[in-house]
Amino acid sequence: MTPEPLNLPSQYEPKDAESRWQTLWETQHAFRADVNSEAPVYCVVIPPPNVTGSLHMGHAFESALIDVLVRYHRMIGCNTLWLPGTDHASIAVQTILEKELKAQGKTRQDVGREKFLERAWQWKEESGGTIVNQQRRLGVSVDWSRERFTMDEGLSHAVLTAFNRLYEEGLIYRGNYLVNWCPASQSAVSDLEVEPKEVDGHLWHFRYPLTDGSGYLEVATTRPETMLGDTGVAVNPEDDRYQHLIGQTLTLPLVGREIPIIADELVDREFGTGCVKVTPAHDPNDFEMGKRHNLPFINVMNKDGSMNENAGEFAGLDRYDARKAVVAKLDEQGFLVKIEDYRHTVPYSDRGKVPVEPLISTQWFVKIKPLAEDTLSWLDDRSAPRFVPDRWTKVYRDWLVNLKDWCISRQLWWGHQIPAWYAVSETEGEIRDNTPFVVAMDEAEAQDKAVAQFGSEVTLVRDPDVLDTWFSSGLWPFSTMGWPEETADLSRYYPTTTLVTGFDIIFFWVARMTLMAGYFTKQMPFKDVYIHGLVRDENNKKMSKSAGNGIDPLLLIEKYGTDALRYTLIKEVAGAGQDIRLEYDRQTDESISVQASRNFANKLWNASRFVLMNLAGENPESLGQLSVEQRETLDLSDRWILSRYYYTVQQTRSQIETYGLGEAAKGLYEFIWGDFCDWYIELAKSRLWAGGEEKRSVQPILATVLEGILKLLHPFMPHITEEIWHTLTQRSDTEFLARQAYPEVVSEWLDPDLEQTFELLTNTIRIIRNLRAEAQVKPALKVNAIFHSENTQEREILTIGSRYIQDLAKVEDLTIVADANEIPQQSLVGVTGTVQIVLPLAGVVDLENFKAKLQKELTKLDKDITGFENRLNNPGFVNKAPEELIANTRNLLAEAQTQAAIIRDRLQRL
RNA sequence: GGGCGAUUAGCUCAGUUGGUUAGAGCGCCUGCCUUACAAGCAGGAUGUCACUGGUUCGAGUCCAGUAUCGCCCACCA
Repeated sequence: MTPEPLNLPSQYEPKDAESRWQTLWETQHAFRADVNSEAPVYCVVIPPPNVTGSLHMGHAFESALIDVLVRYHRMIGCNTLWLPGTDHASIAVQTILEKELKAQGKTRQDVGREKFLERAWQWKEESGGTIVNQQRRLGVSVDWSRERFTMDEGLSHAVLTAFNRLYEEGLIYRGNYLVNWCPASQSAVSDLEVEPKEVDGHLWHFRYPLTDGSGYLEVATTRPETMLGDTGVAVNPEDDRYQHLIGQTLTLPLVGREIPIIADELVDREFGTGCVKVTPAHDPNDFEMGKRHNLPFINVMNKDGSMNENAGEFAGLDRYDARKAVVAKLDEQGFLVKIEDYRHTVPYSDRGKVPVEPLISTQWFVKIKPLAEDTLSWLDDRSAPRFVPDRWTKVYRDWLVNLKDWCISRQLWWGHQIPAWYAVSETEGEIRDNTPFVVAMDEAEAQDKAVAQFGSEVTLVRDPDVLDTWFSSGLWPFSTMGWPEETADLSRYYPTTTLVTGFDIIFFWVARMTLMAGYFTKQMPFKDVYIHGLVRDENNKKMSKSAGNGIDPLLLIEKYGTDALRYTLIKEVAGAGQDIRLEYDRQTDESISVQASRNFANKLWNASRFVLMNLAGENPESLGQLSVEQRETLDLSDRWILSRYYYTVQQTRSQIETYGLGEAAKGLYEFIWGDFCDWYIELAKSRLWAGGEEKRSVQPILATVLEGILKLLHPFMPHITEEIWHTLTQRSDTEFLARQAYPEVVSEWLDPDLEQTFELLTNTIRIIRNLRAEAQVKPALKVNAIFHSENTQEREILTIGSRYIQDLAKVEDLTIVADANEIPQQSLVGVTGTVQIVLPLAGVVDLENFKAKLQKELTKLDKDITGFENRLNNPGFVNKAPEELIANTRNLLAEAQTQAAIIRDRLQRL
């Protein structure tokens, strides 16, 4: 039950209202998309949060942006679907679970794959619910009936299908290459999961002796332990110093291997000695050089980061212990030249937080080039997808151009297991690099395929590895809708309309989706990609877990309400895609900017309370629709607020359509607080107090505009608007503002001339208030005022608006004159337009002070006048500027001159 | 090394295709418990638009350069 208007508390309590509407929206299926609706489609798939995660400010921000777009489109009549779900986050989950096991002194191998996965699923059920329930508290208008998880049955089927098809068409291959190896998670990771970090390290210089004993070459390295795998030393082919040595050999210290001196363009002559040791199995550049020059690839490291048997006496040592030992030994044997301090970048594993080791291993890869070429042609030929803001197009494009093959296998258990079965019976029962395999949809199919190939005696073992999480995320826009089945949802809602995400995952996710979608669906998965910025903390720092400077959205929601937080985040968005900053006090957990939004919500609440108190039980419907025909019969202030209202409708719609969400939010704030509350409600009061016909004439306007405001604001502040709307319209709890039609522009109500006219009145009121404050007139005391203008039109406006002036400026007697002689000598004066506003109050004010103020005003006017005159006397301006501007400037000059004359005159008389 | 973004009031930021007198919120100062709201109302003060040139009748806005801060990408051992 919504409370009776008169019983509404004077402070809005978000907590109760928010959870009540969240529950009702969900239980009444307010956001369930109707696949049979023929209306134009608006569809967004949620960027699926990590099941391990809890809600952070980035989620709150992103969800708020999406929800505005989604709620808006639902209200303008689109067949709207916002599809929710979560991502299985293979490395993140696995890391957590292994930590848990480690605490019990166990490893995953101890418990076995089956038990491990059982625990993982159990954990997902517990933890996955957390973030989903936190999302609910944001008031997201998603269709929960369509919620998906990247590892649920349908999506897993999609992954299997995608893998099989890519494999069959030669776009997935298995091969032995140098990959980024994370020794912490003991898995390969993709290039994207590596982040370079600046560290203070050393540069070790070593001497490698020429085999013929004729001398040495000096090389430098940041990773001495890799020298055990050196199979060459490279110099630049143009380098005169070493040209004669190319083709000769060196004897690798400690190891005794004879290695060639090769020439390669990659070598920078200027750096160090111009000689580079080449370790093809442990460095990406060296890998390339090794291939170019047919050097041996000697892997000296195990998968846990320790040295292997190829490291000879160093075998078994951890890579960093081996580093020390190798240096010591080289020093001992006289090969160490020097050690320099050296600051350089080291690739770190994103998840494992340790340096990655480039390591040769057999992994699965997606051949990117054919996919990228297709996606690029979508971009270049059809500008699809469209990025907002546009500048991200270039970033996206550059990345597609420079893509390398994508390593998709991970040596983990939690995830989609790779659908490849090895005929281990062909290789003595184990999976080796050369073990033949079949790729299939399931074990039975694999068995059939294998038997056909290797005979009925074949023994199969499934590849233990799982796929990169982003492989399944890449299918998200269509796998969630039932692909590869041709479902009704897929044909109705795919491709989706807009993807909203942060720039940091353009590569991770956006590009992977366009690659996959282009291939599997022959379409781009979304029309627009709206890239938003980051939420920064009060010190303008990026919020991150490791820095511990996150601001908990739930804390702010508790304190100020979801609507206030959402509104704050959206209002901060400038243009599109700029980072936003959130004010926050860590001592008190208070945020000044969220508080300001809470105040705005409360303002709306009280304005509504005022309207409701004065509707005498009527509602917008019973009071009747306003028709354009009755416009001329309305009060000036009524026509003004309606013009302002429809202008706001027009502006808000167009700003949302162009992703100007921040501007739209701020525009509504100004209209609601400034125009509606500060002016219109104040003007309406005396008519309401008058009762009878006057009261009845203002009620429909109040009701109509308030309802319109609730609709306009609903996408931004869904809960409070839903709450007030029910009280205002007295509708049942099964109808929702969220499903009402968004206001449309009725251009007949727009009246710019009237708005300008009105400004003369509001300025007049302001000036009187100002003069009263100047004279320190008690607020309750009424004063008399005289208005002088030689302009007939201005006098007419003042006459029509005299009641407003009396009400809002506390004026008793009001006289409008055309003759300046009727103005008393000693009086306070202000000017707007060419109206002289006179308060005969000279006795009570400090005249010297007042004179100084007028003098200041005059000085400014004179400066303006000079500026206008200079402009108008400039032949360049008069000849080239648009006529309208020139005319306008003339008017301004005339007005400024009149105003100056009035003030000058007054100064003389005082 | 390449690319991108930012620089406007004490703070956080707006300022559309160049057009008059540069705005808002917060904070600050003054006065108000005015029958919607003190989470409020009314009024007020505050700017070498980072710097230097250029284009133009006219530049916060366009161009070139400089400086500072931030971000992304990159194979200098």
